[in-house]
Amino acid sequence: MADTPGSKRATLARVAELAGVSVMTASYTYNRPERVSEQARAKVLAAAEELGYAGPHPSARSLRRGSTLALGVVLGEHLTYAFDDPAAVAFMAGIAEVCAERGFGMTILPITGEPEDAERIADAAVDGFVVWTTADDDPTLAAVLATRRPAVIHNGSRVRGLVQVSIDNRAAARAVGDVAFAGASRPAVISHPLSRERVASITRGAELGELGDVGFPVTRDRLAGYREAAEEAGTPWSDVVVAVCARNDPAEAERAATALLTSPGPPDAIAAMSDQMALGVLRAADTLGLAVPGDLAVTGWDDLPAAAGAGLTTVHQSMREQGATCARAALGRRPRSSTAPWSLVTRSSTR
Amino acid sequence: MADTPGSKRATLARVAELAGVSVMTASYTYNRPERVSEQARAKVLAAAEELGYAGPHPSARSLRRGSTLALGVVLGEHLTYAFDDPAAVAFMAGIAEVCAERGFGMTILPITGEPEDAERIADAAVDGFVVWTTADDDPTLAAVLATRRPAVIHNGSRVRGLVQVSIDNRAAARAVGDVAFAGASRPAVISHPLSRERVASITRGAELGELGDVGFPVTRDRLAGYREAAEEAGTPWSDVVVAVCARNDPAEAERAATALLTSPGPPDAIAAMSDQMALGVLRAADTLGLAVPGDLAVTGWDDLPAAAGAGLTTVHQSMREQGATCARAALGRRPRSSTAPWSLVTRSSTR
DNA sequence: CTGTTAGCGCTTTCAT
DNA sequence: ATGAAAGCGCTAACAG
Repeated sequence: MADTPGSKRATLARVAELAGVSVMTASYTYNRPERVSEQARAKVLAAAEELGYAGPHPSARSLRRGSTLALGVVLGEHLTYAFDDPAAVAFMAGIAEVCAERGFGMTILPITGEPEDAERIADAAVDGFVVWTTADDDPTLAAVLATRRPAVIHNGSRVRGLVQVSIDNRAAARAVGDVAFAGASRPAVISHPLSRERVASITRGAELGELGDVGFPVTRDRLAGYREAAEEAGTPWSDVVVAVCARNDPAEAERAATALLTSPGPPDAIAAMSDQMALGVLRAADTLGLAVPGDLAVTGWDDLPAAAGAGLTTVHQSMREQGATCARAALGRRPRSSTAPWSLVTRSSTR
Repeated sequence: MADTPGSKRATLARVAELAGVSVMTASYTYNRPERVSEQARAKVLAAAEELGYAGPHPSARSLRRGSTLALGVVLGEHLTYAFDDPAAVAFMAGIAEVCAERGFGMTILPITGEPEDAERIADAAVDGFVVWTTADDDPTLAAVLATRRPAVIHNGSRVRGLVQVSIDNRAAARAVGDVAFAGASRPAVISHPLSRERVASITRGAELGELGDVGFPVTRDRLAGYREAAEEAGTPWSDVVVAVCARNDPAEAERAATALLTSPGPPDAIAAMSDQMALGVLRAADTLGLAVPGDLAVTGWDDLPAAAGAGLTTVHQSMREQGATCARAALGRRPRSSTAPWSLVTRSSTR
């Protein structure tokens, strides 16, 4: 049989030898069957069967062909979070769609936060990369760039000539912030992490200064937009309370919102950077018996299916479409940046 | 600069040449820095920089090394569905966890339903496969087997000596069915598809006969368990209404349930093969003004987070853990089948 | 239709 | 510490 302990892995050469044909005839049997006689074909197949030959070796093929037919996906510090976050999942679905269309595999790279991450990225058998939202100083980003393979970053920074796909986060934040903070006298923000350390905190705009220290470009841009909105509504940025959540998770946001709402001078409007977090805020308001939007206006971001059910005013964007756009760009010869569409969805959670 | 149009992709040989050292010194610079003098190292790195050399070619390395450090994941007929189904997402998260731990990439293979699927599986640069629930006659399964690489199938059939990971679906269906159908006189089932064609239909147990035609082993086993439960509760299987949904989706299940519940002699108990579908059933009952469990008992499967909120009696299982188990098995030398745990969670949707 | 030659880019011996 | 040879397994390019 095929897999007897002593036998090496079968190769095309051995198959050809056993079949009594040249290696090329054997190769053609697999790659261009039409160029091989029925006879030769049968002999090769029989030999393959006997040796337990499973077909051409993928890595050898890739080497020869010069491409791997796989797209790499880099998901930030914690691989598994990606599957827990609905927005990330939608994004990956978009990538998957394009990959399937083009017959590409989609290789999700293991990111653990350890230094080996960089090596693994360098050694990944992929033709290009899509990088999910990250901070400017993410070593992962540097590693991707160092491969010199086509790479597209989603929601990254505008600097450095990186190719990227993103919406205009500042403008969207300004728009949703205007609605969130309309008629409010104590606006607050629930924010994604400011840096890769992902520390949770409750601060005021004053401490965030010019936002230059905010490592995540998305977060920085959104804060800038909210800031404009708050100032437009009459509250100086320095007075705006900003609660930073370490994770994009309703439970954590609920705790943060509860803390804000039970403090002296509680907010009467909260703009959250995701629907996930906004849903947590709504839960907190409900528990505390606050009327939305009467006592508290709330906005989210993403327009997840759950947002409609909750009557949440939010920023609509299609993560799935953005994922697809990233994938298409990364699979192109010369990827180009692009700006994705968004829209404001006004529902019953705002005044 | 590096990427001038005329220049070929830099190789280690060219770097070595420019650095004035042998190829091996250049190679060691990347792989065993400790065996290279500081001097040589510097020259090599400088040459690499100048040529825009991005490091060793991954496919060439894989070829040499004999392994790809990536695990393949085959997700059934429609790649993108996988990201829409919470159970599938949890399963993938489990795989991702193990891959990250071991420094493996996770390559999701594009499955479109076309014949090329098989070629792509054969050509995937992965060391092993995990196959998500599928039918016995899925060509994809055959393709995976043909690679002779380690493969583990989740929720597959017990035949053919395939390595697989699964819970005891028959026993679990029997258990949840016993609760669902307790005190019911007209039990019904909402089922996953019976075959890869995924045709939706409403039939009775009578037409399903001995279940031998049911292509999906999971579905077959669960039907067998429900059947026992129905008979135990006093209804012959031939009278049990079985609504087959094409997709695992609340909306479709809601329509099916509405059809059943508005027909003459409507069911007074519905066992659904997933929480997703059970949630659709609950919605239908709510719309029709039926009391649960008074007028209608409902059970689901999976114990998704949403099941607890809905008070749904269901079968608890950890898809995440099962994904991890599959991955660990597939990355092992000699994968072995294993049976995963499950438990019955009784809530308020049953009598 | 079949075969020969020449690598794809790298790293494992085994010297020196 | 460095290098020469050999070959991982395959296929494009060109004969015949």
